[in-house]
Amino acid sequence: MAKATRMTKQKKVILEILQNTNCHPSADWVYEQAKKLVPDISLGTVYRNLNVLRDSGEIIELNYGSTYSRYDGKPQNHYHFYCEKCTQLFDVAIPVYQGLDKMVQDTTGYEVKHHRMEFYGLCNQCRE
Amino acid sequence: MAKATRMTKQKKVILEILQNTNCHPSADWVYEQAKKLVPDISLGTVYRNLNVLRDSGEIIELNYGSTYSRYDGKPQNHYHFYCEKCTQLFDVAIPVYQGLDKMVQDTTGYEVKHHRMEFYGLCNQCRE
DNA sequence: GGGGTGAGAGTAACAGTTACCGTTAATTTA
DNA sequence: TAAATTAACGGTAACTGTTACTCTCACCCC
Repeated sequence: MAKATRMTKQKKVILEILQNTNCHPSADWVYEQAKKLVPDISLGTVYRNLNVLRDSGEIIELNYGSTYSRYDGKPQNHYHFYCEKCTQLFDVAIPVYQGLDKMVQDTTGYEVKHHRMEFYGLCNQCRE
Repeated sequence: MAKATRMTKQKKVILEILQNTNCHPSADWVYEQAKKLVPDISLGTVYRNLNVLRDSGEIIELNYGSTYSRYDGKPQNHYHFYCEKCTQLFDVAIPVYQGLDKMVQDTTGYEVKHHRMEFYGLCNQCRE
């Protein structure tokens, strides 16, 4: 049987913060926001719950583009754009190429479960 | 004028190690290999040169899929497959989708310079 | 209410990476 | 080719993001 997991106040707050933001925040940013709602929350708790939520598929961890992980409250696969100047992450509104996994599986013989794609360049504000 | 940059024995060794391997090693693995050729090389020197070579476009830094960076001596863009069991990285021999950057640029308005794609799943050895 | 236990707070430890500083050696100039 | 210049070196300490530890708390079922 699956391990029991409780929905604590802290975990709920962390999940809601991620679901209600369009940015792709770091653990530290989540911690700062969570402190406003649960003043004595611990940074360790934030990290623990981010990992728990990631393992249960409720959020996505984005660990590329910089030295720290960012988190995304939308668990559906989608692509991202990383601005090389301001280091912000943006969602890219193009459809996920569903057939790609099977194509790579047929080419390589590996069992392909999913893929990720990121685009790099300059965002609108940083273009000039 | 561009800053002068020297081709030292250490830098040369690091670049050759990366160009002559098919794996996608960590800085530490490169360090171990380099020590065989330059016994008193320092880990700091390995990191410094990996960053220099990455900045000059001679190698690629792959900073996703685990807690440490891996390096790839082939600077041409290509896709990678990450085995979620044995944590090895493999090259994927499908052509890079060149038109994608332009398509995303037209969709988003961002200036797209390049993209990366990684596939996740199980490699041949880990499938059974 | 009492016993069991998953999760919390607080903090120490850890890993990968970077920065510092005195020294060495690659390159330039003569 | 020898001297001068200075980027890069080796060795090490520090830094950063993350995880682990320990003790305590709060929830749940009877």
